[in-house]
Amino acid sequence: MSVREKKKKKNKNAILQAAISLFRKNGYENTSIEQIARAAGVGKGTFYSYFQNKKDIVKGFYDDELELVHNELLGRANRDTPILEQMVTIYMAEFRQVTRNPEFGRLFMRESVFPDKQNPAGNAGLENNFFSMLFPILERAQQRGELRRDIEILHITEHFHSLFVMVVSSWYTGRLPIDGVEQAMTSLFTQLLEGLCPPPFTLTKLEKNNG
Amino acid sequence: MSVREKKKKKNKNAILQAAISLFRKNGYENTSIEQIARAAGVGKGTFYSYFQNKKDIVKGFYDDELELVHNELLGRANRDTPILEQMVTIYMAEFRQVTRNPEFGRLFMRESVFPDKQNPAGNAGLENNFFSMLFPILERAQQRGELRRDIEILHITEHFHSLFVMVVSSWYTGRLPIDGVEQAMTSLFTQLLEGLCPPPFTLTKLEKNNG
DNA sequence: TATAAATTTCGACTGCGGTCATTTTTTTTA
DNA sequence: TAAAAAAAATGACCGCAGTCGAAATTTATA
Repeated sequence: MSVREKKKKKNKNAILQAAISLFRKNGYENTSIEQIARAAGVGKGTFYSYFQNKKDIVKGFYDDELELVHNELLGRANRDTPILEQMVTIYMAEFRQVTRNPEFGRLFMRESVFPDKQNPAGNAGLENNFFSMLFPILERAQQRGELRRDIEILHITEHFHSLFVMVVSSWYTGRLPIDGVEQAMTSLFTQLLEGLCPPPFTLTKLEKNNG
Repeated sequence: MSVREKKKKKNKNAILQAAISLFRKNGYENTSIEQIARAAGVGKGTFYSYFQNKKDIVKGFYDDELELVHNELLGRANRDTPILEQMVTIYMAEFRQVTRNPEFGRLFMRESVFPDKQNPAGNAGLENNFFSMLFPILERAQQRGELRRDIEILHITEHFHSLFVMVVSSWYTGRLPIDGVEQAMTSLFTQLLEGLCPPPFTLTKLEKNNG
C-alpha cells in the first residue's frame, strides 16, 4: 500500500471517529465541520475530500455499524424458525441499532427513505446488502410454504421494510413508546402475513355451517 | 378584526405566496429567506415571527393544498366501491399532490415521517386529518365484511400508509418509474389485503384433495 | 388626547456549511 | 537524483439561516 493510500485510510478513519465522538458529546447540530477537522488533525477543506457533506458522516457511520449487525444476525440465524419470528428478530436488531443514537438515526432514516437528489446511489449499497441478507431467508420460507410463491421476494421485503419504517416513524413521533415497539412490530407483521381481509371459509367454519 | 390581526393575516399570506412563487421559479435551495421577505414586502426578521424556519414554509404550503384534495376526495367518494379501489384512488391523489413539486414533496415527506425534535405536533394535525378521513371509509368496509373486524382501524390505516410511504420512497429513489406507480400501489395493496401467507385450504382445494 | 404598556418589525450581526485558488506532498518521468 | 506531473491539503472566503436588541407601531390606560 502506497503512502497515499495509507494516509487516506488513516485520515478518513480519523475524521469519522472525531465526528462520531463530537456528535456524541455535543450533538450533531452543535458540532461544526471545523471542529471535526481540527479534532482529526486536518484542515477544514480536507473533510470535504473524504465526505461529500456533513450528513454523509452519518451514512459513513451506519455503513460500518449496520454491516456488523447484519453479519452477526446471519451467523446466529436459524433459518427454519417461523418467518414471523425471524423477521421480528432481524428488524428489532435493526431498530435498536438505528435508534441507539436517536439524532443519527433520524438523519439516517431520512436519507435512506427520502435521499437527496445528489445522493443517487448513496444508500443503495447499504439497502441492497440488507435486502440480499433477507433474500435467502424469505426464499426458504417460501419453500417451506410459509410464504406465497406468487409474490416476488423483492416485493415481500418491501412489505416488511415499509412496516419497519412505519414503526421507526411511530417511535420518533412519540406515537409508540419504546416498550411497545416489539409488540407493535409483531402484531403488524402478523397482520401483514395473514392479510387484512377476513379469511375465506375454512374447513372448521364449513363444518360448523353445514352441521 | 383589529388592525393587528388584519396585518398578521395579510403578512403571513404574502410571505407564503412569495415563498412558493420563488421556490417554483428558482428552487428551494436557491431561494433565501431575505429574498422571500423582500418579495413579501417585510424585513427578514419578520419572516421568523410567522414561520419557525425555512422548512416550515413547506408545511404551510401542504397544509392548505392537501386539505383541498382531501375535501374533494370526500365529496366524490362512493363508499360502497371495493376498499382496494377506494384506497388506490385516495393514495394516488395524495401521491400526485405530494410529488407535483418533487423538491417540496421530498421535504414534506421527510418532515412528516421523521419530524424534527422541535416539531413535535407539527404534522400531527395534518396526519390526523388525513387519518380521520379514512376512518369512516374503512369502518364501512369492515361492516361490509371486506376488512377484518379484529384489527383496529388505526392499525389498518398504518398498513396502507406505510405502503404509501414505500411507494413514494421508491419513486424518489428511482426504483419505480412514474408510470409504474399506480400498478405497484394496486399490487401492494392487494397483497396486503390478501396476506403474504398462502391461503388455508378452501372448499375447492378440499374437494380436489378429497376427490 | 397624552402617556404608558404591549406587541411587532427590522436589519445588522453571528456562526456555520460548503467552495476554490493556492500551496504542499507524493508519484512519475528522464 | 532532479524535474515535471499528479494528487491532496489547506484556510480565507462567500452566502445564507437564524438571533437579538433596538426602533416602530398598535393597543390600553388615565
